[in-house]
Order: sequence, then structure tokens, then C-alpha cells
Amino acid sequence: MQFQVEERSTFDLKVHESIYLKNPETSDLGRKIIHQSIYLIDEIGFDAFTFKKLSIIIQTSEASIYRYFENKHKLLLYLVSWYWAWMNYRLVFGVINISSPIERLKRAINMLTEKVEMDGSFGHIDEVKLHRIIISESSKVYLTKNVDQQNKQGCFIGYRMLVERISEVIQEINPDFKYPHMLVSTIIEGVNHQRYFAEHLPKLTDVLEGEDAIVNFYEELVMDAVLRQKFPNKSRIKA
Amino acid sequence: MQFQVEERSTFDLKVHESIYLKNPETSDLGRKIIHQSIYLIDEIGFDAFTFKKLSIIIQTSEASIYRYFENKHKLLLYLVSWYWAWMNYRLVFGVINISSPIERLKRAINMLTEKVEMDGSFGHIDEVKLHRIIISESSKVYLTKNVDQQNKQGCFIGYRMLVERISEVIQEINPDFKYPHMLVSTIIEGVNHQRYFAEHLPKLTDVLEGEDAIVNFYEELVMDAVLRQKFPNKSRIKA
DNA sequence: TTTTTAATAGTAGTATTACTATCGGTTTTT
DNA sequence: AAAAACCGATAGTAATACTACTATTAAAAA
Repeated sequence: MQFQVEERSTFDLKVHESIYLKNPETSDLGRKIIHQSIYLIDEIGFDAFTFKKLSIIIQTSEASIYRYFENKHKLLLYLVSWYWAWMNYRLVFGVINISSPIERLKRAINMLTEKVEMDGSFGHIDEVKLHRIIISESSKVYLTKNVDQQNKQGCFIGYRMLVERISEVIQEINPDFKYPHMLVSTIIEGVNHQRYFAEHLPKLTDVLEGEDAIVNFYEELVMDAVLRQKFPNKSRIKA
Repeated sequence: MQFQVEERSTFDLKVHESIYLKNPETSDLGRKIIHQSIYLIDEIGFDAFTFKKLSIIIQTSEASIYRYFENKHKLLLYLVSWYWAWMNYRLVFGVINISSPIERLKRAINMLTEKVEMDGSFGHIDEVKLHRIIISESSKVYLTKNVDQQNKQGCFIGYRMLVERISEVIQEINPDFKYPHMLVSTIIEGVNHQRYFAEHLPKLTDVLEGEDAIVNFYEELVMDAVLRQKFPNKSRIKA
């Protein structure tokens, strides 16, 4: 992940160039588009979201928004990519002082699965609302007929780096573990679904009070899976 | 899951009534709609799929299709619900002779995660093509603003029953395991994503040759998680 | 057998969506 | 001061998602 320091001493997370026609970070209108699209998508959902509606809210024309993004899917891809870059960034700094790889993995899983409840230092982006969008809309970003083409252009490197980064910690702990990427992407997708289920389809998950069951569940799941082959318990029965 | 015996001695899997306006199983046109929509969605993807295109293929009018389904989302929901009912049905019969709950769980996870490669006995439904649709489109069924309303109507009972059925086996094995539903729905959603990644975004998964890595991964993951708390390995290090 | 009714198919239309093209006017850059 | 980039507004198109209405057919009642 790359970032650059700006005058206002915050970071400007880099999103892959092929996603936008014109970088929305470089103009007032661009930032307004990002800011307000997060509000609008969170409110009415991505399916009902249109550039027309957005243009009315930010008092501009539909055509002006099209100058930044080819279509609304690309805008969503931008938001999701920003989130991936943000996660990568948080992960680097959240784990930098931890020497034990096991503890580092635990911390990483924790950051990946915990609820985003505070809005940070990125001016026009509301991370709490963005996280809700990630939960309910992010998979639509790659579940399209254009995946292969977009992947070739590098639209998903943020996600790939996230998975790779954590996979490396897993392999540091247990070089014999065969499925590090599968485990990590299962967790990333899983959290989103579980948070969604907890809110809308609670019978498909286990909502426990007094604890963040989702965080605990995934931490246990990952540690069990990764440590299992390293320290196999021979006393475990075979049925 | 309910089913009924028909004259042609196959089963007619029940899909919840609130999903359709008129049961497509009851007429020739209805069966054609199901049969051909599977082909068309598989070919062009759900986003590009329209009732207009479908009506041209089956040589009828758009309005006739609207008489069976309120909109294309409901049609997708029908297909996905049929798949859930089919899975429930297969699960019951695939597990009926296994007395050991651990082996029963293994078999269930296996059936849930394995690739569908053979077309079965359900006349107008091509299960192989349907499975491809499940992999790339099924989550769109509940990732909408109407989830709560549709859930209230019972549109997702098939899914709920699937999760409940397997959760019960888990609880039979280990009554102390706290997250059976979470584990099962994580697996069901996970397989779909991993199969999708394996084909389109291989860097997000681990594609191994000579074995179905996805099946093995999830079997190990589930067994580790479920048996872990039952037979905790005290020798496992704490970092 | 005729009549009634109910179910189903087909025609034609509307509002909205997802864009594209064009044309002034205003900054910004050189 | 000239050129370039940028923005806003208008208008237009093709496709989509749906609805209202009409026509046809088939089964049930008279």
C-alpha cells in the first residue's frame, strides 16, 4: 500500500488509477462526490443509487459525475478499494510493534473483524458509514461479468495485498499450513456476511450478548486452524 | 424440507409460496421459464439478464413472465431456494445411514462443499449450471434493501433449515461449541466465494492440483473447530 | 349444447435508468 | 494574453422495468 503526506497532515490513500477517469481527490467536486455517495449508498442501497440522484444532492449535473467515474460500479469499486487501502494501512501500523508472530496474527484478525465505530482522520470519508457499505455491498464489486478484465487492470490489488500480508504471517507461524490465502479470504468475506446476518438474518448466525461473538469466533477459528498442524493433538479421536 | 411424489416418479422440491405469483411447476410455460432462465443467467450473468431477453428465447411475451414472478430478483430467489431445498433433500438421504455424528458431519460438509458435476433427476433443472449460478449470484438474493421484509415472509427458510440441520449435528458432537450457526453459514458462503476466486481471482485462494483443496480445507476447518473445545489440547503454546 | 367464468397470452405503452454529445463559460496553466 | 483544462447545463438515445388493457382459450355451470 502506498500513501502520501499532504499539506493538511493527513494521509491520502492511493486507489488504483484504472478505477477512475479523473482522480476525485484532486478537486472539490471530486471530494464531494465521494463524500456524498457514501451517505447516499448507505441510505438507499447501491441498487437504488444513481448518478442522477447524487447529482441533485450535490447540486451538479449527471454529466459532471461521469467525468470522474465511468459508471456507478466503478464508484463502488473506488470506495471498496479505498477501504482495502485503509485496512492495509491500519494493519501495518497496528502490528508494527508486535514481535511475536502469533500475537501479530491475533491482532490482525482482530482488526479485520472488529466493528468500525469511530470516524478517523480522513476528511471527507466517513469510515463508519463506509464500513456499513462494505458489509452489504462490497461483494458486488467482483461478482460481475467483468471481473477478469478488471482484475487484469489491477483493480483488486488492494484486496490481494491484504490477503497476502496476513498470509505471510500465517506462513511465518506455520510453514506447513497449506491454505493461508483461503483462510484469510474466508475470514474477510465471512465477517461481512456474519455482520449482515446478525442484523438481518439472525437465524443464520449466533448473536450472543455481552461480547463480540464474531471477533471471538474468527480468532478461535484461525488460531485453531493454523496451530493445529503445527502442534497436532494425537489424542483426538477418529470416528 | 418437504417434497411430494409426482406421476413421473421424480420429486418436486417445494419452494416457498411468497416467492412466486404463480407456481412455475404447474404449467408448461412456467417450466420453460425456469429451464431457460438457468441457461440465460449462466450465460450472460444476472445483471445483464432481463425478462425481455428471456421472453424472446422462449417465444413468449414479457408480460407472461411477469405473471409468474414479480421481478427478476424473485426469479433468482426461486432458483436459489430450489437449490437450498435440493441440498436439504440430498443431505437427508446422504446421511441417513451414518450413525456416528462425527462421520455424519464430515459427510454433510463434504456434500455442501463438493462441486456439482452431474445433472440429476429433476427434469427441467440443470443442476450443474444452477450450481454455477449459485456460486456467482446467490448472495445477491439477500443483499438487497428488502431483506427484512422478504425474511418476514419466509423467503429464506430453505437456507435457515440447511444451517439448522447441520448445526444440530455439530451440537450433538460438542454441546459446548458456541457458534454452530456461524460456522455453518461461514462455510456455505465461503465455498461459493472460494470457487469463484479459484476461477477469477486465484491470488485470493490456494489452487492446488490433484485434490479438491476447497473440500479438504473446509472439512479440516470444521472438524478442528468443533472438536477443539471438546478435546482441548493443553500442550498448545500461548504466545 | 350453450353460456359464463376464469385463467392465460399478447399488445402497447410509460417512467426511469444509464449513458453520450454538444456548447458555452470559467478557471488554471504557460 | 493565449491555450488548455474544467465545469455546468441542456438535450437526446437506447434499454430497462414494469403496468394497463385486450384477446384467446378452456373449463364449469346452466
